[in-house]
Amino acid sequence: MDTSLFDEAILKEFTLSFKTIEVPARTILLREGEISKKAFFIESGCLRVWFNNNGKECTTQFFFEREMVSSIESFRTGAPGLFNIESIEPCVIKVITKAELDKIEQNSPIFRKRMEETILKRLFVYQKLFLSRIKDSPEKRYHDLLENNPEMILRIPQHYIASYLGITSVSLSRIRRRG
Amino acid sequence: MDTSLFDEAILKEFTLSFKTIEVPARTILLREGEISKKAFFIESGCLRVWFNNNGKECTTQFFFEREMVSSIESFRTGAPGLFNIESIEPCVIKVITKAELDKIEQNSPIFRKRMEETILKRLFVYQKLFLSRIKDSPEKRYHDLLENNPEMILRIPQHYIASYLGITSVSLSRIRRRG
DNA sequence: GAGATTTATTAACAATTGTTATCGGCTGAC
DNA sequence: GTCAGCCGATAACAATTGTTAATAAATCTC
Repeated sequence: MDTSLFDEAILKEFTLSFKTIEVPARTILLREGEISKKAFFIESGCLRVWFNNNGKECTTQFFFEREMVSSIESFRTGAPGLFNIESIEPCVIKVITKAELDKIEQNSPIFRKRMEETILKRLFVYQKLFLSRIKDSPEKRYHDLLENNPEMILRIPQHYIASYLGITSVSLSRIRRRG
Repeated sequence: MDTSLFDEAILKEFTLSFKTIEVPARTILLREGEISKKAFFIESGCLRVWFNNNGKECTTQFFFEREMVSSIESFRTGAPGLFNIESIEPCVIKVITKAELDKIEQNSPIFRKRMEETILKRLFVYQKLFLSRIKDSPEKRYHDLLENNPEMILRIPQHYIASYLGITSVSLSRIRRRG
């Protein structure tokens, strides 16, 4: 997370508020249907965001080192989140509670503004996810991923990639064979 | 649009700023790729939002009487919008410019707050659109629409419905025949 | 009202994906 | 080292959708 816009005092309180945890792979940090009370900053490892779709796991996003993950929508509405946040690899993660974030937000107009920007960014993320599903075939989406995020393909188990592309791992295997 | 939260002076300025226009069906109010400078309030008639996907029109939303339509994302970023806004029926529409909205927003904290809420709502709209595409087959999406918005099915030409469901009108015909 | 345009249905065929099942390879636990 | 479990590839079959084309019905234009 880029913290350059915070003033010193806020930044200090911000970093002090974090608690560091270590989790093995396949650990669920936030469960679908629960009200989100924490935000996560990934020091090392990677996470995926997914939801249960009639017994099938649907992965919507991956997050890596130095990325911040939370259900900002759930923060705002206080409603249960729609997604699970789960580790794919063993991770070192910094955790901050919503209560602490709220306190910082109250004392810092800059931080408040950043939160608004984050909401707008999330809107564009969903817009992009939505349009990608419509515009492109699973095959094209795979090739795009291969071109733009090859490290993702190498790092993340294939069945998660398939789940992210919205197809079965069988179908992804076929696409890979086709070239 | 619910205006109950505005104070009197703002509300007056707000309503005075509107200019009423009448347009026939198939009129494009905002063109994809243009920077949005206006917002529309539908008095009568209905609009659809769509984008060009390799020569095929993809409809993402429909709007009806008493609904406000604009590219709020484009407003915020100043970047070209991704969508066309087009009339399906002859419409009576109230138009307000972004410049006027900006002026009102500057003078009214309440209005500013409403805009933030609107952004959050848009986020949920995209979230819902995205999840619906993933979770449900076109057939299920059609039946859901039939159950929850039967008036939409009656009012809107079928090929637009098909475009909204993400299928061809041929496929929609087949689904309808299957029952 | 006649002709043109748009809209919806249906048919036939191709292509892609899902489903189910099998198999081999890899990894981790003990 | 061995066993169990997970992961990826492949095959065979079913189901759905897209594509193209033909046709009928509805609507619009003049």
